[in-house]
Amino acid sequence: MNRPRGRPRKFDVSEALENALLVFWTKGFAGASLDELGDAMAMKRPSIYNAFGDKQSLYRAALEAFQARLNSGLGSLLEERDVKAALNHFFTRALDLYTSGEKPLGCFIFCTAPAEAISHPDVREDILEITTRTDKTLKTFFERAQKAGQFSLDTDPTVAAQVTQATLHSLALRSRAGQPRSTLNKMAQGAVGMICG
Amino acid sequence: MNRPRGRPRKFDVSEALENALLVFWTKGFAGASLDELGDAMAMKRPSIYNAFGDKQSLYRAALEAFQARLNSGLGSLLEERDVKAALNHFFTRALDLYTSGEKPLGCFIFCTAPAEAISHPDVREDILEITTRTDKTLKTFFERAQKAGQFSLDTDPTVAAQVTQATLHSLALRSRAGQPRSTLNKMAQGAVGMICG
DNA sequence: TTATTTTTGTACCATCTCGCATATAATTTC
DNA sequence: GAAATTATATGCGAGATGGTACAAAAATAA
Repeated sequence: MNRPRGRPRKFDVSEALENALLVFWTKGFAGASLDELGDAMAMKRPSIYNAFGDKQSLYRAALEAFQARLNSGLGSLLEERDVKAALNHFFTRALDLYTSGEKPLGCFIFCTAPAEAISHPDVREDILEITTRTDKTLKTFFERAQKAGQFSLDTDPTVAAQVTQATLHSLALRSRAGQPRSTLNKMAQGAVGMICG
Repeated sequence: MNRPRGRPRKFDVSEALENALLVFWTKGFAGASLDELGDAMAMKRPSIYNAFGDKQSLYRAALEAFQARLNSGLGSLLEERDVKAALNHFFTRALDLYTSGEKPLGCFIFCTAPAEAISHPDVREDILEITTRTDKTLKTFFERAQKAGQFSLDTDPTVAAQVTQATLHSLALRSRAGQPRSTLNKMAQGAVGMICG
């Protein structure tokens, strides 16, 4: 038989995780209670523990799910021809995510995880790893663009990558703070202009 | 008489606030309990309420105190002659604050307040106000530099200001994530180079 | 059917949460 | 010295907190 052995699950794992993510995204880790999470996931606490472990494990699983969404944008970025168009595309994708929903929530990772970074070293490591890997991916992107003659050799790819992610970090915070999308769009465009000279 | 009327306070207001700030800085708003705060401030809960109001008021007071520290760096920045030196000075000051203490805590404002921004609109407004004003201050700085012939007229001062603060935001997050000071220094230097062309 | 396995739901635990009501202490003003 | 004013300390209280023990339920395997 294909089906697992015991009583079948009443919930869809990725759907439940998505609902938990939304609660954490809104209230942060410490601000979200297991009851709220359980309501949103349509699961009782014991089921949550059985499926995801404790609160921190659930939060880290949500972090990973969100990161996957952001990374899908990064992936398509590397395929684009023009550097400016690629970066603009990337920031637009990110802003779509950051300002989706009626109230813009900003970036789940960069707006809620840092608060927990000191109390929960694993979460701090998660942030560090995500940031470091994003730097590397962007650096590779700029290096390739240089080899293809589409990006100035005068600019250090490492710096370009860091400033690109710095722009992302700022958009993350600014969108949660409530800056209008028009302002954020302009800022992204201006940053692209500065990075590409 | 110079002295106030009733029983004198046992604590120093700004010192108590400083100690509360340190707890919030480490644990965030939701992660810090009034008991922890009371212990750090050497005050019982009723005294805290009497002096600072409820937990949120205390947190916002801490936000303001931290902002004042950051702003003192911004003030001295405007007096500097060379633009690059001024920006480097500014980032160095910020990083000193972000990496002070044995464990670097990053930026109190940009690493802990965003998590609360949705649940507490007043905090969201605080972040928005701080960000907007910093943009304005930096913009004025670049405009003056342009008039003094120390900054390229080809660069939009608004964009320069936004990218400068974006760098600050990124340093705030990266330092809390645990990136080494050397990396942060290099990034700040690289960003200055990019902003000033 | 019966045994086995896994999920679910109820109920519970000990602890902590914020905020306040009340009583006491310390100081100034009269 | 007495009255007024302000701060501190004790301790309550109603509820929420994260986490778990246990029994009932729902499926498969034999």
